Amino acid sequence: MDAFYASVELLRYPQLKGLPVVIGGGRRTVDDALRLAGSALIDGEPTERPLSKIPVADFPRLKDYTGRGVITTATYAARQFGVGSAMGLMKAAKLCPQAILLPVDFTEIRKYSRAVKDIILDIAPLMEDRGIDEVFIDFTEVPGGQREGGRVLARLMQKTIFEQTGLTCSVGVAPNKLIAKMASEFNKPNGIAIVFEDDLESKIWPLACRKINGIGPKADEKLKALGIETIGQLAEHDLQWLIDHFGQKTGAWMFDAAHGIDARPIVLESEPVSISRETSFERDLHAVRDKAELGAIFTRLCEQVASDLQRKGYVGKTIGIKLRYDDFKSVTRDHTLDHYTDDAHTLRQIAGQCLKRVPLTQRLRLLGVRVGSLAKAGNSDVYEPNKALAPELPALTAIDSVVFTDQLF
DNA sequence: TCTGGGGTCCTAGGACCC
DNA sequence: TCTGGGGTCCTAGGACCC
Repeated sequence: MDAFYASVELLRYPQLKGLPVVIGGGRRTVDDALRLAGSALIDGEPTERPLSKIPVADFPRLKDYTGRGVITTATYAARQFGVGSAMGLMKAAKLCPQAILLPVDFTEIRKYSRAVKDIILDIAPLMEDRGIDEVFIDFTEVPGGQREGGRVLARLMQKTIFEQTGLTCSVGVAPNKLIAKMASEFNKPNGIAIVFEDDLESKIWPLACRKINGIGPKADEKLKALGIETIGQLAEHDLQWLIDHFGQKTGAWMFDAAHGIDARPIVLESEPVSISRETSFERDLHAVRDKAELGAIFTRLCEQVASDLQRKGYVGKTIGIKLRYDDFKSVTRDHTLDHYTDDAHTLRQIAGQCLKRVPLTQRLRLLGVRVGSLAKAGNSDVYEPNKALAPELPALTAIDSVVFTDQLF
């Protein structure tokens, strides 16, 4: 199988091309700053100007921002300073105070994401959606897909995407998803990299273990403690040694990854497992002293989750909460109902019971509401006692029990 | 200098059933 | 009466990804 991996670099304002720009942050403050920049005094008159007309000097800067928030993405000019995704804004401000700070416009991003995926689907229909800016493609059967090892097709996609959206993307081509994803990083931005099976030693083994998709900060730290820095060093250890140190599953997976082995197919469609909403507060809140504010946020989260469920056509029966204390430690509680729901009041009630099971003496920085064990709404396979059948009847849990069904009929 | 929001998957213990 | 595995579900926490 040949895999194709693309990631999109999002850039909106033409006048900012080539400049260090950081996108992210706590919404409100950045939005306000941007609005202020958009409504300048020109000749003494307040004048609205489109964002594309704002002079570079008038954009909000990282150094002027105080508040919680992280970077969603950064231009390559900003990355030169060491700032990057998921970094706290306060830290980024130290590294690159002059960077321009823009708010995230998810509506806009989703629109572009959809457009890019539609273009790709037109060219290569076997596409796996990996989130807002990533896809895997199996183009084994695409006519012309094998020309120049896939380079011709990759160029066609880049060209079409750029012409129709103005976005660039980086492409990695390899025998499987694992290697294709790594390859896509080789020539960023707007690059193409092709890695063949025989390139494993020369192109993959020199890389840091952290470059393997699935090895995060914790696993990397543990590997380093064992004296393993590169993928090549990881490949020097045998299967049993890795299983002894990382467990059956992770050890075996690491062994395969180090040898460039990955048999995962392209997944064309998948159902969601859970739907959730969460929010970090602008300041830490106390369960007692800020009860009213917290209660309002809690209710709003439940309403949002309920409306997400309804809009997407799902019902769920495991309702849970998540909260994060001021020391960043988080806890979760959940409860599974005997019926499915998408009702805001039910969510609020059950989530409220979950909240009572958690210590609330410490200040909170985040609250979240989650619904899992999802099923498609209106699916006749889903037993919903309060809708489909009379609620006083016992639940039909054992179809193979004759005695039980006799009671029902 | 503290660290968003939306997800998935894995582990592990206990309950419960066969 | 005691001992046992195996399977599934529920709950909590944590790693990781985009």
